[in-house]
Amino acid sequence: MTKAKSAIKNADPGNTKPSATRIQKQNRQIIVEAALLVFSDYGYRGSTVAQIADAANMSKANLLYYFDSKQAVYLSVLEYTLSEWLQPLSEMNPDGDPADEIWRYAKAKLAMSKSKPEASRLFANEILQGAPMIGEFLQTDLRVLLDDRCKVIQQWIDQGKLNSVSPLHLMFFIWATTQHYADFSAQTAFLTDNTDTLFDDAESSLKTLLFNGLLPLKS
Amino acid sequence: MTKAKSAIKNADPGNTKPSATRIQKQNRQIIVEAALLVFSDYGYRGSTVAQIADAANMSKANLLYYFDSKQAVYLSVLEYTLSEWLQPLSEMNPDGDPADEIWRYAKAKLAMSKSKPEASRLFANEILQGAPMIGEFLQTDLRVLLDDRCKVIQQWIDQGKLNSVSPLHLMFFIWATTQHYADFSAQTAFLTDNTDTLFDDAESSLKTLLFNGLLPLKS
DNA sequence: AAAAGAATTGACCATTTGGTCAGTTTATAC
DNA sequence: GTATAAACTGACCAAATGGTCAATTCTTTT
Repeated sequence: MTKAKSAIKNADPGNTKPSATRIQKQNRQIIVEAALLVFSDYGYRGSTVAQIADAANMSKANLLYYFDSKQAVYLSVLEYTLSEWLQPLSEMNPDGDPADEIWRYAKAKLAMSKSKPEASRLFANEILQGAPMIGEFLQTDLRVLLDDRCKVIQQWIDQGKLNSVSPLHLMFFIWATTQHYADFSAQTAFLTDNTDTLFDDAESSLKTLLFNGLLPLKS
Repeated sequence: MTKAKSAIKNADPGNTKPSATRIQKQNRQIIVEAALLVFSDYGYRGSTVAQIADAANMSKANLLYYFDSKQAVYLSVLEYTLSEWLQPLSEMNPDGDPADEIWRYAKAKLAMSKSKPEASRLFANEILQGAPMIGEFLQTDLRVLLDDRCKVIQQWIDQGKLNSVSPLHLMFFIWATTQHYADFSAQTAFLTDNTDTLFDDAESSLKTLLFNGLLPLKS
């Protein structure tokens, strides 16, 4: 995944720059990181090149010296963020204990929402707009990865190790609940008192719900 | 709620128009409905007045004859959508069976995501951008409503009728999972085969997860 | 240290976009 | 039917924005 051939629309069109200067590498990095903050806050259309240049402490003209266009910056940001964001997905061991494996994954996703909320919001924005740039990636790379994980979960269910739920929807639930805390942090902040224990509370509640559900065991 | 005094930023600034023509009412309605479709698809910044006017079959100038500005249209759309969107929340009966009441609510939310995905996306966009317009509403009206529901759920827990989870996070969990299907429909569409049974599958999986969790009952 | 190339920028341009306005057409009141 | 108000529109404007470019400064190479 780190160096996948990128199903992101028009990303890196035959781009493997033969050589990149020290300053080039450095500035491209600075730009991409600044752009991540801006894009994740305002979405693609809502962000301006001037804003990004500002965040990168650089003139607009200079930014466009390193990237051909606003869209090129956006694509680079998506690419830069994607592998990191999906990493937890590749860490589910079919031979491990189902509950352990699923919980490790859910916990990793939740931790990610806490530590990299910008990444989550970036994708939330992109997908809300219909995933114009990463649509192909979703259909291909992610789809394959996800189908594989679903098969594993289905096995666990068939072996009676888990209650019968749709593996696909289980994944959706985990994504939805964990990313919610990043994507809708504006909302949760307005509705929560002690925001310092927010993620800990979320974690324990999620654990209970995910594995035991709401109904107490009738003795 | 239907005629709350609206904690939406600058909505209806002393607006109670003494009289509204037949044509005025009709065209305002048409505009708001067209704008909902456009705003929910492209977000506030991503939408243009011309787009909305187009969707409403009306010249841009005429649209701005009915609304002072793009923002005024946006605020009207939010106001128009809000009460409808929150309606399920006000339908939880403290004296009913906890599981029934919660499930009725969750099911209503999921049905809403299916029937009114634009509304969900509209708010998702708004909240992603930091809820600049409905922030005050979230802090006041919604907060009060939510706190009340949480107290009810906490009672049920205290009575041993439900497992111990944070009521607040339970609500977040329900919101996240149900709205996911509207907000990220672009993603789910790319990752799902039979999209016609999508919501039914989601419903049954949600029910299992919400009430029984993943772990089978150990005998 | 000087030549060559890379990096940087202010000024500028074309397009998009929110919003205005004078003037025309349509509906309503009498 | 005619006067009055409401509804509607094309043309226009100013600001914002993505992107270009010639000219200048800084690095690197030899």
